[in-house]
Amino acid sequence: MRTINAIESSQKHFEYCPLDTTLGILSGKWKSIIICRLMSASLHFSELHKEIPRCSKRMLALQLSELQEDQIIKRQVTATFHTEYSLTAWGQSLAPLVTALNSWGRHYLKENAGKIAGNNNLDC
Amino acid sequence: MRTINAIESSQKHFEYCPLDTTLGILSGKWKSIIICRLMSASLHFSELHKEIPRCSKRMLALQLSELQEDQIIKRQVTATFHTEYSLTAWGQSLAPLVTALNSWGRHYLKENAGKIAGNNNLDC
DNA sequence: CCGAATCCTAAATGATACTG
DNA sequence: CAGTATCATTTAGGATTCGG
Repeated sequence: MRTINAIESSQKHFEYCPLDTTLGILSGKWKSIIICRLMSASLHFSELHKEIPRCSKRMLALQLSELQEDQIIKRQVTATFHTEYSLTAWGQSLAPLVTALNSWGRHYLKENAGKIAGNNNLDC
Repeated sequence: MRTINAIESSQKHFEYCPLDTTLGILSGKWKSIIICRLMSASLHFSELHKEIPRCSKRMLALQLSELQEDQIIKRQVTATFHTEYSLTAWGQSLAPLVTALNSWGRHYLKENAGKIAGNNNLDC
């Protein structure tokens, strides 16, 4: 009996808050990564799972279904036991935000953790 | 023994992800609202609490201390038993992002929940 | 291969009381 | 006033199993 997830959960101050609506969509534990990955290409469930090994199968399924409810991604059965996930128009419209958030974070990390070891490219 | 919160918690794919760093800062349960409020003016603890009644005193204190650790807000004792919170430079630099996220959310809400009752101004 | 259902533990949050 | 400490409850998430 759910409608859109992110809308229901963005009423913290008694009314709908667009800022929290957006954050609600992006900030599930694995959602940003999923969106990032799908920004490059459509992927099967197992491919996504390989890309995000720390996310259990159960969690991946959960996050994917929430993103579907929020109309950010769409699911298509390509063959028996094969499902492909891709961004919807709404999902694609998030790209500039994702880029902006990523840039801010990169700047912040550089300033505050300049001494981070390793050769991170610092991107999703 | 904590360093910066948001940095530690943004290593979901084994390395630092700037996108998740930013989202980690913004997406604590009450953080976005706190930041919004402080974007207009510096506020005392009790004033913030009045603005966000659904957030318990305990949670408010928690979220404020995390935002402090992340260098987004600063805390100043103005008188005995009076503390004032305001944005740091990093906090202020979030303004464009907050605006962008809010705009996207407003658009999304309009399309997906056009029939929302009431006279919401749809802003934080 | 994809994902739902179940069970169980750990983490997050609320309620309340306490203190400088 | 601005928190902290403690306890009770809720919620999130992992492990495992099952089935289309």
